[in-house]
Amino acid sequence: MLDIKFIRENSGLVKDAVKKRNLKLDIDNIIALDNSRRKVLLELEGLRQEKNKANDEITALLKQKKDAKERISSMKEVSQRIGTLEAELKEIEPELESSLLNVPNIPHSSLPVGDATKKEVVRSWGKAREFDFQPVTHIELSQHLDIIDFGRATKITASNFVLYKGLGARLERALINFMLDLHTKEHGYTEVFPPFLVNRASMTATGQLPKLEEDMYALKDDDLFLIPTAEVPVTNIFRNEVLDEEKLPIYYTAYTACFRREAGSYGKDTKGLIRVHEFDKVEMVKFVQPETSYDELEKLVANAEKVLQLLGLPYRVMLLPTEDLSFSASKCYDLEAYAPGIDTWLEVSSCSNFEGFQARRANIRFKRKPAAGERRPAVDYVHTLNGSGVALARTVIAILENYQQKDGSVVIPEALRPYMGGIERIN
RNA sequence: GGUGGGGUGGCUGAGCGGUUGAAAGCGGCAGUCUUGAAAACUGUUGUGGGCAUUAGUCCACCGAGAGUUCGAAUCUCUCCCCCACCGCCA
Repeated sequence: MLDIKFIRENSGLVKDAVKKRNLKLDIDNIIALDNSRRKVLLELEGLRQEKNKANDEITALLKQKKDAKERISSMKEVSQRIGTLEAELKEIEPELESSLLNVPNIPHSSLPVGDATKKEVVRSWGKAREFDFQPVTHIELSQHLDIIDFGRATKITASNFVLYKGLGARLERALINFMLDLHTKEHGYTEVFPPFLVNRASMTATGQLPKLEEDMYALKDDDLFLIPTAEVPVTNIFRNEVLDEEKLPIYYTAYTACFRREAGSYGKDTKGLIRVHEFDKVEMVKFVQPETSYDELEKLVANAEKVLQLLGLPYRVMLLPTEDLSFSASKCYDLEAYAPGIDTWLEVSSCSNFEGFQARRANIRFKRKPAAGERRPAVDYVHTLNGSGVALARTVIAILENYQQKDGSVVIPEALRPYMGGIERIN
């Protein structure tokens, strides 16, 4: 959420941001709503002041055992007018509030303007392997090795769910442990294990709601949602809190399953593990001082890259253009790992800086140490960031397809072997 | 799921229709004292919003929302949450 004051004073900038995202939003209407809100407030607060003064007088009269009837009846009219104005406010404020919730974050000025074709390769790592045979897809590999059962997963749940089996299940668990260990031991993150169900307030705070409700799995009898990413519960850890500046920056990492309905993307990438409704992911979330957030973003990307480097998977870092940027983000890098079997670059991580956008929605602030001469500490919104470190299903694709051998077996990347009980190969 | 008890400022905890934005204590900050620290003493110490933006001034907020009243932290209703015990259960 953007600050209404900011929108009022920088309407040009905000309109430009909306345009760069190729969205249609009536910013002038929001400013008009704010104007009428303030106009009502002006009269209302004047009348309330009058009321408060009259109350004091009535109290004084009653104390002196004098007659206050006249004063009391004169206030009835004022009270009624106050009631009318309050009713007007109750019309305006929710409308303004919901309009504000639909204004996206402002893209950072460093982003290329335009659609997906403007996506920029920032850097690449690793070389695509040269095969002396025709590489096959992860679907064929996993069937042959009997490590993923897509058919029975459909029977149990629905299409695009996954049943890992044997060393496939072991590989999934190994990846999760490997990533969590890396981020906690090498990158300074604290591990958390949050709930996989969250309430509406949490979903709104990180920006999934109200816009993306149809993309979420929701429970029928409770106003709860299955999380689409650990970003939601982890960022909400500090909702409505004021943090001490000395505690910043806070780095959390979490493994969770992620649930996405993927409404509207039917027909796209429906084969195998590319786009599934439930997948595992290790996420990194940061709460930082505003002045440091762009440095923190670069470090976050490096932390995610390290995972792919240790797994020996060739990848490229992409800077997302304005139209590809998610609603809450101001800058975002995607990591794409190459999968030779399906010959595709797979998005396995998204690392974003949200600046104060989520912090304002979630009301996450911190107390700055008072500068010399200042008596009181200033209270400010933190900046939040998060990035996948990394998403599993697609990483499994990349591992299977990059490490496949001519005989159909798959070599386990060295970094994972300690987590696979020393196993070096699936066959 | 059932029964009972609660939700007041950073914390503990008074108030239960009329100078109560809220006693008291603790904590925090600043100062006095001290070589320094502690103790003691003094002062100060919530958030959001409107107008003005230098000073300031006004409004709102005692879990959330609605109601009664000239006036609500205080009375009524609805909801949410917490605690205890019972039931069920990995």
